[in-house]
Amino acid sequence: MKKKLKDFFEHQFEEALIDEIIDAGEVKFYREGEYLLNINENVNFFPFLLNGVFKVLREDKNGNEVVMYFLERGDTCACVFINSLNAQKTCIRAVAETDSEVILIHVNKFDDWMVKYPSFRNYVLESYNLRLKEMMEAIDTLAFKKMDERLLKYLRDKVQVLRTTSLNTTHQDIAYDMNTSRVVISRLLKQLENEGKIKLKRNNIDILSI
DNA sequence: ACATTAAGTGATT
DNA sequence: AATCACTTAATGT
Repeated sequence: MKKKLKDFFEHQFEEALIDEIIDAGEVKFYREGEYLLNINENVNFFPFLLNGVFKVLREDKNGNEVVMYFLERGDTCACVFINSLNAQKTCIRAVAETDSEVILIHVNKFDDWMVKYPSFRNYVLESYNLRLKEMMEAIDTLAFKKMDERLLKYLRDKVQVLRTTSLNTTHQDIAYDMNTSRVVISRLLKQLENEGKIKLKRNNIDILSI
């Protein structure tokens, strides 16, 4: 396990920091569908994603949800930094999209590492940068794009993070993720199939070229 | 064989 | 683009 973690962090952090991470971190497995973070939860840790995929979404008071972006191997959840530092509650939910492995680190290490390790500072800032970018993309998509373009982005993102062109999902699940109705998704998917871009089966979508 | 769940479709707003 | 109402298809028991 230690070896595995060392290999994982090798090119990212200093030797000393890696040792501290291994020492202070708790490795945890999440089954598909389990929550890494939920809305209105207090968090006192921050996560490193060792492998797997999480989807990060927002939800309104009626339970309508919208997926904002996906987290992959090597990512962390930037939202948590703010939340965990001022002991605020989370404003997002992170759901395991596949079985995943995460290393959790208590926030009391955060200040210390920010000062001690340039690579850590760098990592945190880059994470923010990346998330901010994805956030803006999400806003653009929601505000300016029509449903057909939103669906294409969703499918492309999924193919990218899951590293497969065969998506095991239902039209209803996609509709939930995009906060629209199943009928709309079914029709748009049918259209894509007619254009020869995807192949539809029950509980599965093959992405041919999108 | 029957029930349940997923997907397809016309019509209406 | 959403909703309704209904049909058809696939899958589980």
